[in-house]
Amino acid sequence: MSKEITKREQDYSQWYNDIILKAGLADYSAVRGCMVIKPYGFALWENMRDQLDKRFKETGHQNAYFPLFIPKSFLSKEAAHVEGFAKECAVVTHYRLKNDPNGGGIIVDPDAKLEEELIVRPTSETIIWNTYKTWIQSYRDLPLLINQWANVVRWEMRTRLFLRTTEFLWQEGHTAHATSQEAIDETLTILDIYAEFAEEWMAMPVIKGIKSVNERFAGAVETYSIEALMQDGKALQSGTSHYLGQNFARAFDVQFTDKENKLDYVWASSWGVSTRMIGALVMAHSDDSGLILPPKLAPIQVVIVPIYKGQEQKQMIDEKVKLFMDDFKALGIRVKYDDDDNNRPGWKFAEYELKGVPVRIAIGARDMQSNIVEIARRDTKEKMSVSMDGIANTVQVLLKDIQENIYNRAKVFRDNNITKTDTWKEFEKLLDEKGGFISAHWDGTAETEDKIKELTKATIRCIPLNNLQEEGACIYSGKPSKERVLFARAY
RNA sequence: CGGGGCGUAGCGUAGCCCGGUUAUCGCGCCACAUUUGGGAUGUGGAGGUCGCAAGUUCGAAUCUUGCCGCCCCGACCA
Repeated sequence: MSKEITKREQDYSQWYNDIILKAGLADYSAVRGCMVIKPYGFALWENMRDQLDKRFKETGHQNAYFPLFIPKSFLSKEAAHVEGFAKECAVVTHYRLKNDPNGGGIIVDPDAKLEEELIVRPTSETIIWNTYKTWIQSYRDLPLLINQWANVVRWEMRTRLFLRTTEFLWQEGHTAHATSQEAIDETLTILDIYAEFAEEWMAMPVIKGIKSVNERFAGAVETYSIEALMQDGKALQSGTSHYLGQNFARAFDVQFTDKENKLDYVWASSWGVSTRMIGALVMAHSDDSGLILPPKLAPIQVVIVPIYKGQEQKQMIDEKVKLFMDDFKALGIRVKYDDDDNNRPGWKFAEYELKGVPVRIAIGARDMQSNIVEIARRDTKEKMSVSMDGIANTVQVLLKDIQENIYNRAKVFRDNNITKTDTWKEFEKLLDEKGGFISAHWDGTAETEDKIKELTKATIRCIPLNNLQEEGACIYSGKPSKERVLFARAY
């Protein structure tokens, strides 16, 4: 990669970090690689969580909770799984501290060594499948559709706010089924929920697809993902849904008796999305003034800023706003009245732009006579004067429009950044100069994918579902190919 | 773990190359006043082991050595 690209990446990284810090989503923490999610960021996460949780429940899933610690031996029961995660596990070896007899504070008590080390879960397949063994005997126990909201730890070498932190919050679903087809259907049902959530709630267009073998989840038969495109032209895997076949059932000996009284291993899926989606949101929509949040997820959808001279005017405005607030709340709109006297209006305008609040209403003394307020929308920064009558309804329509607009904007950007190419030279050039997804033929081998990654840093993001079948030649090896796949540099 | 950059008040920084009074400036903070339609203004005030340690020197933010930490890039990865 050239210096310029490195520089561009660096600038983009700093822009990204800046927005997160200034918008008050998160902070760096005392623990390297970990992150403090601040109340505003967490409120955003809660909104995401609530919507996903609702959809999971609508599709028959239940929440449960499994331990944070996994006995080391569990991890090694599924060969591919342990290989995938072994390099990034935090390990608990002792259970006690004591005062250093040689002085100098507190030390790990060498006598308190655990007989078997505990792994801090990087994902919960193993502990959950160990449990499922005791829950499943008959086809009557199936399907088992469980989800858990939890934190996991993956000791990555390099971290990045929200996108890759040592500890992160996520949801992980783990299901067991009587047939292979049922498990595949489940995997795809969830993929659809993720895609629908990304597009309708996050206003972020995604491509559903199948992962290549190289990118497959450790222990899965097939991995599906939703892939989004960020504003710097890099792809972001925003959610994964895995068809596990009978891999974990075999590893943990989970068998059931079917209707014909035959014993078989159960079929499984697992799937998850994480706080990484907040990172996706930041990179998909923000501009130089800060965050732009989709109205459906914004913790604050509307902020009202009073403009006044003296307490008398303030009181008049307060009274009027009180009426507005009731109207907004009646429509289920999340509204905040910022009448904090410590900051001036201009300061507040800038602050809520940073925070990505979709709609801002400024109301001043002179508006009281004219019955008109100024509304500003965050996505276009456009301002308009509207009547106070039916303001809540006006804003409701506007919120909907903003939601659509930022989706469309992101979609136009995404679509303009999917480029087809059939020559290697152009492939390299596109990656360096334009970025985005590159639709190209691939011979289907892991060797070619590895080689392409080595040469360009681009990986196969996915083989899109319902992909058009067309004859072609592999961009790198020239060998025959039946379909195009999507390459990109990725987070 | 490799490459690059950096560490001076809560935040951002100047000074360092070329050692020398009381360490610069902006934001923020406190008090009062005037202000309030796009990050207010004035006056006064508080705030510092110059990342840590050792060394050189009459004298170190500045030079030397070691260590620690952070950010960016790479390997790893959701």
